[in-house]
Amino acid sequence: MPDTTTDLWFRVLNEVAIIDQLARALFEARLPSGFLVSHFSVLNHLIRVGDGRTPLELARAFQVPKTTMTHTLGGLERAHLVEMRPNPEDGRSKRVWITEEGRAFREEAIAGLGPDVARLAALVPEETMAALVPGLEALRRALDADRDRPGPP
Amino acid sequence: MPDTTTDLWFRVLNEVAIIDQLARALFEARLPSGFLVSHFSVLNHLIRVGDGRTPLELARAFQVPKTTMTHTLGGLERAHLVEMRPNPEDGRSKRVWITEEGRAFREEAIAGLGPDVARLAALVPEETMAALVPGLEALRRALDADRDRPGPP
DNA sequence: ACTATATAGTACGATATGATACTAAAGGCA
DNA sequence: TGCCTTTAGTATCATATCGTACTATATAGT
Repeated sequence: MPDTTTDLWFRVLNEVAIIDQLARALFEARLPSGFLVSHFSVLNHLIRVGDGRTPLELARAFQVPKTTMTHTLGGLERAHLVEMRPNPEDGRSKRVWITEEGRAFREEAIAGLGPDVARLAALVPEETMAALVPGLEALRRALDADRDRPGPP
Repeated sequence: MPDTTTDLWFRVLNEVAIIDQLARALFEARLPSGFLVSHFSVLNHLIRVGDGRTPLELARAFQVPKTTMTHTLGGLERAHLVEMRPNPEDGRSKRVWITEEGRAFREEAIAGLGPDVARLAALVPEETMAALVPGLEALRRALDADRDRPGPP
């Protein structure tokens, strides 16, 4: 494996890290004070894949430790954006339901981003963005698949 | 602006967030206990662009608040991986110099990643990775340029 | 059924990150 | 020169994130 491979991977992952940082900062600035991208992401996920997920399912979906998800869900619950109810099929577990307030919060957040997306979309052609998707998906799948193989300790 | 534009941006930024999370976790697991990607990134930056940068320059390069950079540099300094010396040209400021230990730390970290990159490179064709670079750069530049225009408060 | 193991969630503590507010030095301008 | 504003860095504090350890429940093996 030539060094250029490592260089290329570093370069891609470095760009990814900067993009994530900038996008997160921009988005967070649009959310009501006290809310983070993590809160929105959970609400958005519950809409996309349907609510009634368990905390552990959510933690896996976002690749965060379950303690982090407990914390994030606690914030959402205190704000009445989700409700946690016992899981009738498993006494250890719970299910997370989004409330009407939660749905409204998500929709307002998305609407609030409209002008930002519009400004950015004027700077990056739609084809450029669309062309990124397959490569990013392939990269994400590779990293995800590799996660199961810790390799050398 | 059609909704599909917002959807596309969400999709790209979501993939970016997951990739960053997975890559960071993988990398951090290879670093000596107590060190984070942020520490490595600073060392790597000092090698790439040359040391003698000021803390503020570094904060800007990584798009983090200067207080965060102060903290990160503190960790590097305690571990003797960098030295902070006064800036003779500006009494308010300092300059950051990488030590021999710092150089060695960086090289070992990169070497330690070798097997990981090799495994991942087997899963994602080099062309796929290379093809991502221009689009990611364009996206990063757009986000960076937009940062100066807060838009609607 | 009984025991051992695995799993879901949480409590607690450590630390990274980031906002606010401060100090000290520079720079601008009368 | 003296004053005002800007800038570099840090101290302090709030909180997000995550590791460890614990409890309660479920599952497997006998």
